[in-house]
Amino acid sequence: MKSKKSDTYHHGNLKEGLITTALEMLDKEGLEAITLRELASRLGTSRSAIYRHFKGKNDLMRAVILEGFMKLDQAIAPHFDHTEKPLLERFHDMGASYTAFATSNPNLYRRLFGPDMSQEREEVCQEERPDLHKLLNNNADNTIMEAEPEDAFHRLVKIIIEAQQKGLFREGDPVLLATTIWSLLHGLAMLAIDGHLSIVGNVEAIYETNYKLLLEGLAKA
Amino acid sequence: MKSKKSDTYHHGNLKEGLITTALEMLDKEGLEAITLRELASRLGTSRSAIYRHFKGKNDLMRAVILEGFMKLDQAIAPHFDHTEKPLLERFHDMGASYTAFATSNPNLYRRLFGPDMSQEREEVCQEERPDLHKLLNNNADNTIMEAEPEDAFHRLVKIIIEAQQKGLFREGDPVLLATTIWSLLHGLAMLAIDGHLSIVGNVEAIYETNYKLLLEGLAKA
DNA sequence: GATTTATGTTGACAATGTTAACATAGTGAT
DNA sequence: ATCACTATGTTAACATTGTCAACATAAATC
Repeated sequence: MKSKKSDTYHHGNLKEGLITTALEMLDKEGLEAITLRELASRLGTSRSAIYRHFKGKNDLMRAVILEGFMKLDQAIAPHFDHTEKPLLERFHDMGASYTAFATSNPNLYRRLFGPDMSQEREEVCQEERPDLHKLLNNNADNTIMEAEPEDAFHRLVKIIIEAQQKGLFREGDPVLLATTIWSLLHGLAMLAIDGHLSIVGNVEAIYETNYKLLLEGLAKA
Repeated sequence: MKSKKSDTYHHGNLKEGLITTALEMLDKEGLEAITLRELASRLGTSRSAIYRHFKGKNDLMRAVILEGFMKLDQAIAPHFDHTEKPLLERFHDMGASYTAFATSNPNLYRRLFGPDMSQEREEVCQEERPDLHKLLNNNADNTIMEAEPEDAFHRLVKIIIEAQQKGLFREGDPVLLATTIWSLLHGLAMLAIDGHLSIVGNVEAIYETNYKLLLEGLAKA
């Protein structure tokens, strides 16, 4: 099987075309717009050609999701790598970029962390992102739970550990702390995406409130 | 039209039956299990009978969602009404019961705050829950956004205002604070529901971490 | 009792995911 | 180069689902 690139088979490499087109449709037209016939039509192939590359629609969507995770990673990674910036600033910007990615790509984000791909996700993670398991196992003794091995989550845990070592964050299981932070980010992202915060424009303002409250706490006046 | 109860029409009141059966199916078998033909079959009617009571499947689902909101409200309301308990304890239990409801009724909760019903939701809220708008307009001057008028959110805002008056919570727009809290609750609920926290059993423990961090803050060791 | 309205039934249709049977184009062995 | 083989693409058909039109019946109203 010619796998990667630059082969003009019958149609060129249809597999990549299917994934990227589906990703585009998901982004711009929503999930329900993705239909196998429409996909095939746009790529100039027949409806059933997809089954030579994927087991079915679910399998294709799984590949799309995987591609989406790479996009998310690319959007957030820079804010971890700017090591010249202060740690807290990187921490802040990481969350801001995460929220921004979600609101900029609502349909994609909803699928990334949606329920439909739960089984597929496990396979994917086992295959593609096994490294976090090692990291988590290192402090797995006092860790109540294991978070899902997303790359973003991986880095979040690392940043928390670093902040704890510098005395910036309180002590405690970094995975638990990361889960709290992720909950806050994911919750705001989902509420904003799904239209439950009337006035969508000010998600950034809400994020700043969330960030402040997370760091300084709600109690006391 | 005989509206409410105890009339044995052709089939008894089918409208209620459709809603409750669909709610049951949603809860126990998931969203994709709800099909009009299956629904009709279980109720002993014909596939198309539904169109005498609802405009279509969306309209039915909208009614199911409305019923679900009432269930959510019933699950949480007691924790607001126990005024003999300390305020902070009520606040804590409110969040715990919210999370518990979500994890106990994952399919329902996912639909309650899912994207599909966004248009329908607005109608519903305008019709059924107009009171929060008044409350929000009272302090709408410095309020950046207006939250969605859920009853639960309504009460959350009230409890925050009360806590601020007693000097328990820091000052600030109570709607913004409520949004932060809701983000945290919703995020944890969704992550847990959709299987992104490997080990589903300990959601309560994570909630306690979230609660503590929200109140006391992440900064400082 | 006749008319009107509310409710239920049957048959059909379009859209969609999927599969089977067939067709074609590249690949590799001899 | 020939021939078998595999990868890829096409066509036709099927089952499921939501929806609607036409028809049928029970209840209500006068």
